[in-house]
Amino acid sequence: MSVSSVQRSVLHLDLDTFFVSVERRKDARLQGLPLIIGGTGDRAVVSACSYEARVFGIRSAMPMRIAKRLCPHGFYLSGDVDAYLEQSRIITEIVREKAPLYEKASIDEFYVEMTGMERFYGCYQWGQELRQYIMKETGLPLSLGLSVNKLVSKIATNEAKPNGALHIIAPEIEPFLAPMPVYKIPQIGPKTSRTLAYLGVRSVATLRQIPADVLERAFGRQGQMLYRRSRGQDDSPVRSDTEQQSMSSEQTFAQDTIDLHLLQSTIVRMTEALAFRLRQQDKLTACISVKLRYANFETVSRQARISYTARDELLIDKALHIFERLYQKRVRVRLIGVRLSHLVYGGAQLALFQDLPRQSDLYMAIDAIKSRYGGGAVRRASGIRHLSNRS
DNA sequence: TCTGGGGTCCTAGGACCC
DNA sequence: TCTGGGGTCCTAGGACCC
Repeated sequence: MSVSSVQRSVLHLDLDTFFVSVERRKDARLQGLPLIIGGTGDRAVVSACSYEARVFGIRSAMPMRIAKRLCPHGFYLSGDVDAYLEQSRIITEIVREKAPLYEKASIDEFYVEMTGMERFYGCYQWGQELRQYIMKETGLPLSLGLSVNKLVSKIATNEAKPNGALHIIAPEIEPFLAPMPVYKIPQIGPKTSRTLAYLGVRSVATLRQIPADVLERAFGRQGQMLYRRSRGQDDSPVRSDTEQQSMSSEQTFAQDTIDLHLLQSTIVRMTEALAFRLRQQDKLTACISVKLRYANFETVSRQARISYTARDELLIDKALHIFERLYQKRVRVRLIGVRLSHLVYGGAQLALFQDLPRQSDLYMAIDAIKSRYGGGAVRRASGIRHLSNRS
C-alpha cells in the first residue's frame, strides 16, 4: 500500500462562541441574552457575539455602532483578553495531555492527528470523550468534526455548531460539500467569493464542474487550491510545535491625525513594548516594518532588514527612520503599526556577543522592573511626551 | 460617523549570484 | 546581434482567519 493511499483521520475541535461562553461562565446571568463583545471607541468593531445577538443580524467584525443600532437592548461588554487566554491555556493543557499529536490552530481551536489510532480506538468516540471531558472540566461548550483531513473536519465542525459533533467518512465528503455556498470552504473569503459569484458560481457543486485549467486561467495558482478544496482534498499536516513568525502592534486613532509628534511617539511606545516582549521570550528580530493607513483606508508599509537584535534604541531608531521615508504625503493618518519578523530564539546568548556588558545589565534591570510592575512602569521619555524635534 | 487588532501565508517583481 | 536561466533573498501588497 502506498503512503498516499493511507486513509487519514483528523479531528477538529472548536469552542462555541468562545469569548461569549467565558463571559457567561463568569456571570451566569448573561445566559440566553444577546451578548456582544467588542471595543468601546467610536471605531470599534464586534469581536464576538452570542447566537441570540446573531438573530438581530449582528456579526463579528461589524462596527459596534451598527450593532447597537440593530440591537439597542443587547448586552455590550468590552472583553477580558486575559481570561480568554487563561481558559485557552487550560484547554490546551487538556488536549496536550490526551492527544498524541495536536495543533493549536487559534485561541479556541485544535486539530488532532488520529491516523493509525483507528485500530485501537473508535476515533469518533475518542473525540467525543475528549470533548465531553473538556466541557466537564471547563464548563465551556465546544463542537467537533472528524474526517479524513483538516479541511473537511473543520467544515464538519462548523456544520455541527453549536454544541454538536459530526463525522464525515470518505464516501460522504462530496455529497456533504456539494450544496454548500463556496464561502463555507476555508480560505474562500469575501474577495474570492465575489469573483466566483461574478462567474456565476455560488455552490461547491457548481465550482466542482469547472475544469482545472479554467480555474487556473481565472485565479492563477489559487485556482489549483479551489479545484482541490471543492473536492474536499487537503494534504496539509497537523503541525505540533509551530514557532511564532512575527509580532506586531497597531493602533487606530479615534480621529485621523497629521500630528507628527503623536505619530512618532506612538511608534516609540509600540516599538518599545514589542522589544520588551521579544526579550521576555528570549527572541531576536531581524526585520522591522512600519505600516500606515490613511484616512481613505489606503494602506502602505515599509520594512527593513537589520542584524539580529532585541534592543529598544536600535529598533526605535530604525522604526522612526522607516516612518520618515514612508510618511511623505502628509495626509491624515487613521492607523499606525509596527511589526517585527524573522524572529529567532536564543536572544540572551546571541546578545552577549553584541552588547556591551553594561548595556545588557541595564536591560536586565529595566526588564526586571517591567516584569514586576508592568510594561508601562519604565518608558522612555520620547514615548510619553511628544518627541521634541528629531532628525 | 462605515471598516479592530493579532496573526499566517502567498504572490509578483527586482536584485544579485553563479 | 539582441540579449541564458536557475536559485535565492528581499520588498510591498493583499487575502484570509479568529
